[in-house]
Amino acid sequence: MAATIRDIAKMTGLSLATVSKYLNGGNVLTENRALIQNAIEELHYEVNEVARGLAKNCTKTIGVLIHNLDNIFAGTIIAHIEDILRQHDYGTIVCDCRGDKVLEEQEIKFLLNKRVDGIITIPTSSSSAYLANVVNRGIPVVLIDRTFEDSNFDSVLVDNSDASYRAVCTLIDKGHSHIGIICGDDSEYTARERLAGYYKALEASNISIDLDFVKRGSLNVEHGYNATKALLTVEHKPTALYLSNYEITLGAIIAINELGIGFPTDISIIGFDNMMLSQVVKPKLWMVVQPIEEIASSAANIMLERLSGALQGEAVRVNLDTSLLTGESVKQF
Amino acid sequence: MAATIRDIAKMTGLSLATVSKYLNGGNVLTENRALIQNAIEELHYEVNEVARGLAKNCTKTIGVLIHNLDNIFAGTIIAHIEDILRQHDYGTIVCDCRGDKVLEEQEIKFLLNKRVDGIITIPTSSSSAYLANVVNRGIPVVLIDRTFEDSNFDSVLVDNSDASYRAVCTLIDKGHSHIGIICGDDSEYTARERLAGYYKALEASNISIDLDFVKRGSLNVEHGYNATKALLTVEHKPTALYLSNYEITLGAIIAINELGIGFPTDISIIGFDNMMLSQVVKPKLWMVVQPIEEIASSAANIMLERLSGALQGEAVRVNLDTSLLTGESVKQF
DNA sequence: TGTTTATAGCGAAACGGTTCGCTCTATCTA
DNA sequence: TAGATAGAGCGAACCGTTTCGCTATAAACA
Repeated sequence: MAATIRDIAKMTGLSLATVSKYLNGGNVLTENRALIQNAIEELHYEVNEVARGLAKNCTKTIGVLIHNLDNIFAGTIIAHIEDILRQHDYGTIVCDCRGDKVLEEQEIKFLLNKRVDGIITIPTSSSSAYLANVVNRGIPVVLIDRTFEDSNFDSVLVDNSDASYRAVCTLIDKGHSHIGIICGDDSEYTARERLAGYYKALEASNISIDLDFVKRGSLNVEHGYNATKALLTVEHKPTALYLSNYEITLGAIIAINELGIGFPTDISIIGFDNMMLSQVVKPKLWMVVQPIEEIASSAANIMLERLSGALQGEAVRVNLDTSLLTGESVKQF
Repeated sequence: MAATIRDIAKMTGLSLATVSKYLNGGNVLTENRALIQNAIEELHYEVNEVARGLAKNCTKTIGVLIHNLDNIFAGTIIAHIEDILRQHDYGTIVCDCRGDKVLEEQEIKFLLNKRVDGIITIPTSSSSAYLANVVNRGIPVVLIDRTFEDSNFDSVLVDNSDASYRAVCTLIDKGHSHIGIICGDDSEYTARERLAGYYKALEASNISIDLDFVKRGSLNVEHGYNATKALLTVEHKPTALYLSNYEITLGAIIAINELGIGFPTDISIIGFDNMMLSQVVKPKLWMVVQPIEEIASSAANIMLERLSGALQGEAVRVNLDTSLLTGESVKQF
């Protein structure tokens, strides 16, 4: 149905090689250029990227594997990555492994079969073993948000520990010493980092750590909700909460609403990750904000540089800063 | 580097045709099956989907083109579509045209060059002209959320008019007769439908339409914010607002917060589309909720049926119901 | 004027699969 | 026992590009 390079060759009387050369910007006589251009328009020719992919052994396609597509952080990341890649003629294949390590490994295989030229991923697994085949084939990988201790990949990270440190210090500065944290569990790299920052801030002010105030769990709304209720419905409770992830922040606010208490009157809180939420919730939330767009563009650009060869050798590690958004959700003692 | 079917043939002493037959589930002698399976494992053979795509003239890839990836509605849609497609061995290439018709047309061309087997899209353009090439090539298209008057595509819609109708009727039942609507402009199919439902509800109760209370604009936070301020800072103002889209709802709540007034005391509101928001905002919002997951799975399944041939002929149109979430953001007069 | 050097174009062999139509063998049927 | 039938395998063409190495022509040089 669709016209091929052969049709162009036939129509112009030129050879396949010449037409191909034209398509790839090689030297072709001006009169022949016109001839070819004409034929292309007449036949509505469009290059077949699949065939080109086979011949060139590159597909102009990047796989993006996320542990959970179904949230704003991921949506924004994808949107920006896709935007930048497309401007360089790369397509973006997305996969969501839903936080499942087995699925994650399968998806990598899937992307490899699809012969993607590179993979950008927010890893689920805490070891890089599942990426061995990718590395073997020489396919560039860029990690976002998490990294592996056992190996060295290009990665784009935010300083999670520092982000927590500053948030918790803010609470301390305002006179709080009973500070709870709701966070992910130890298998999560970012969760560990964020917890470390919390510890560091308390230690820096010589506040003893109360393990009752540390609520580890899954990074989802339920955990935020349950942990908040658990923390606030006992005798021995904190005066402030550091909510170390977007979903946890949501869950905590729902719980606080349901408990019929208010912030900052009854409890002070600092949330994470969503500027919009901070404006919508009343009073305005204090909030740690990640430079999501910058994370995405940084990852996409590293990938493009690897592919073009502009970047070679040693893995690079980009560390981006978070910011702390001022709100009214923290009480001054 | 990577093993090919030729390596398998060489290693087993069988022909290419036989190995290919094995890979595609054809009849092969048990002893030869074992031989081939063995070679595959030994050589770490993985089928090259690009080559297969060229030979079979199908890529097992679906293009998903969204007018704006950067929100939860889109994120959830993508996540579910991807999930279902992958289970049938289809990859998902995403594109975001950012509400730009020119870009939309380019993206379609891009997807066509990538030889996707089908396209699922939330259209930006209001005419289907930009899909002409897709149709010509016999590539199935499934529309989500919007449809065209000038042509007939498989589409998955929610009854936007009915959703609005019920929301506005709720306001009327509670004694409101000065009801404002903030919505998209007439170029948007869904916006037109939602506005139509608003009109219908007012007419059904013999409430005369006050065009000062109808604020058309873009489907974004700014419009929600500006329109809310415009509606509520004049003498002649509504007692209730119907916020006909997620972003508009967000913008309106920000504006209300900034104005220092509260709902439902000073203004009653019914929002749209995000259950989570309804729980987080206090008091709880009344809200129209779309069955997002069902929309996504419905679209993915129609696409799969078109591709498998299970579904043929006439375009199907799936209409899904919205639900109206009860809250406390509407004052009873 | 003869020789080098670009330039433009061509033929053919890849790239890694699938598939059509043929052959050969073994089993079944009348 | 001859003929029909089914199963398994093979060779070769094909999918739509790119690219290598070669040739022919024209311009540049000595």
